[in-house]
Amino acid sequence: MSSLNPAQSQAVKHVHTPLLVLAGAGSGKTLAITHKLAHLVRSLYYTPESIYAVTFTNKAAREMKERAGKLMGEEAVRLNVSTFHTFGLNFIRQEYKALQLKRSFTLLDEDDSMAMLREAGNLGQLDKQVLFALRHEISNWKNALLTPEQAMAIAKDKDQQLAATAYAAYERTQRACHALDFDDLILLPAACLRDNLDIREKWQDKVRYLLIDEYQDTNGAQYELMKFLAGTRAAFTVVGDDDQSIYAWRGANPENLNILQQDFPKLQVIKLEQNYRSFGRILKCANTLIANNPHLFEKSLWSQKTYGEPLRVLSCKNDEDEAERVVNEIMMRKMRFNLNWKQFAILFRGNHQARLFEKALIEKRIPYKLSGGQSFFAKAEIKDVLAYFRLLVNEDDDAAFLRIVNVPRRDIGAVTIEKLGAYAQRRHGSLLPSSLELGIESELNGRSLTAVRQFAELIRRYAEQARKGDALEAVNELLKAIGYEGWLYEQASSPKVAQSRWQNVQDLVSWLGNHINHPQDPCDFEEAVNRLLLRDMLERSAEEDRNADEVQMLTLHAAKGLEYPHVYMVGMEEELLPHHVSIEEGNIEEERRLAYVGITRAQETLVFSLCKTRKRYGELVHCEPSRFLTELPVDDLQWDDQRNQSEEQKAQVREDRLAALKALLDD
DNA sequence: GGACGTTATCTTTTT
DNA sequence: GATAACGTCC
Repeated sequence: MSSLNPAQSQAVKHVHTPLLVLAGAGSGKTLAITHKLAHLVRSLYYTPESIYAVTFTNKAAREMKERAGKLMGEEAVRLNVSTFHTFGLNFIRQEYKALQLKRSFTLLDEDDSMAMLREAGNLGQLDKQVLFALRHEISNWKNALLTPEQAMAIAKDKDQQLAATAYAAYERTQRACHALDFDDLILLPAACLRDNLDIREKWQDKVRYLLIDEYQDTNGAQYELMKFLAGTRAAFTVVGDDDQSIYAWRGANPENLNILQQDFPKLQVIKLEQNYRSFGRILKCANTLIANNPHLFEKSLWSQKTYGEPLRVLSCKNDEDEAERVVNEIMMRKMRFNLNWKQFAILFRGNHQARLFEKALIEKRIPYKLSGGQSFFAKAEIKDVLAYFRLLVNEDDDAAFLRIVNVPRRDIGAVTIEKLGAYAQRRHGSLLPSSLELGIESELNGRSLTAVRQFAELIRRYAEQARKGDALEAVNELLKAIGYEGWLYEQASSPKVAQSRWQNVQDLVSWLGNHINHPQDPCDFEEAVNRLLLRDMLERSAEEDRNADEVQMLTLHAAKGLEYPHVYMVGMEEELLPHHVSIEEGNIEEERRLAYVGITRAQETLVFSLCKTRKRYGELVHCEPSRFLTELPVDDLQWDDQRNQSEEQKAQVREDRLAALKALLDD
């Protein structure tokens, strides 16, 4: 406890009334939370099982567990540390009966959910963007804990009524398939606690103390869930920073910081304002920038660290030039100061920006890691195999059934599926079991019937093996039985493409295996699949080599919560940061917070880069410097325009590069 | 039903 | 410039 400053220590010890900790960037928030966990157990004799800590990312949850473990040892594993969604999943697995669900249900990711909505609402021809807006609207209703009926009742116009109708159809289909989307993982527990006094009392008794991290990112349903868990005892601490709210576009409601004060009048507010991360000048620039935003709570970050060098701004001719210069800079700095690659991070607004930097890094043989999570799960081969997993776990998962019933080709066409679907609907059953019923025999012709039944029997056979025997073996044998590798080669334009796709499938299977046989935390097949769908495994394996010495490349969104000695924020241009869509929507404040998050990642040096021209959608466009650069104090920026370099400077740069290259060769 | 060519459309992405 | 959705042809 001696390692804490007065504000941190106050935040740790305060337990008698609800507490809001306003934790500025780099203010030792995780340190305070983990000390609080230890304090509750060691000094106040809470059992670890009765403490629930909730985060937003798997990564944050894992880090919290790890750091709590270092502080309090063995007992830390008994703490309930999880993401909101994992908490919800565990809750539903315990209370599935009250929710009228089967024990085995499946999770839909964003794409699955969209596909189900299109199917359920008969929206086949609807434009993708309109469908997206519709899905968003449904999400909003779910986040407000509204049923389709309630949504219909408050619908203001014809469009909303149509949306509510689609919501109703979507929910019916979900029920029929025992499929939950990400929203349901929050919505169902919240509604369950609201509607069942006995369950509410049971959980309020279980949850003796509640901690919530990144509270500014909570949405309406998450807030309701939190309130029901906290109950009247209201033993909780929430930690947040309104300046780092960058997920409003995704339903997060930073107003929850304000509402808290109204809902809990006894709320105590503690501010953590000392920054332990960044050199003074970097912090000053961050403060100057964010001062342009309105604030819910005033706070001012300060640092005892040295002031540091001016922040440099690399003004480049074009985007290729930008990548080359940034990579050269990194290379030279590494050699000159004998640093590690992993001390450098390149931050950008959009994933597409990574391309050129990747190219430049590969050219120079510099190791790097690109954090881009979801593209892996968007790949068709991964979605196919996941659909097989889902169907093995839950044979009522019609969405998964439809996706793979003819993949690889089994000559099961639309007509057959339609007949089967109509039959299943009449019988109020799902597709796979329906195809094995006697009644279906009169509906389908012999060939179609055989094809569908063979498929259904195949799934049942391997599902049984997965349940009773070795799940990993079952999965591998299933993939062999359906000839998936061969199918990939058949489908792909070149063997190379097929090879990489098959590699993706193998990665997926090995992640599944790692999880099932995890040394500390083994689980059954069903849970492994669910964790896979909650994206928990990719990160886990990525984290295993987090000690690898690689330059880090990530989006500004992904960078939140992380820190690096040397940060390069690239593409500091109007239309990119702030993004043109945000400019059009007048949503500059969130973009400014995004820039703020980027700046506050830097510990020692920070370099911005921008271009005069850039290729966008294949066309060369002129770029203006980001307004955020002009909002920073002029004296702290050092503009470094390539065109203004003297011959002497250019010679120096060439010499430096040569030296760096030589050093690299020696390495 | 599937392969292939043409044409609009472009964020960020914890789960 | 890449992709996905759409239309056309076999």
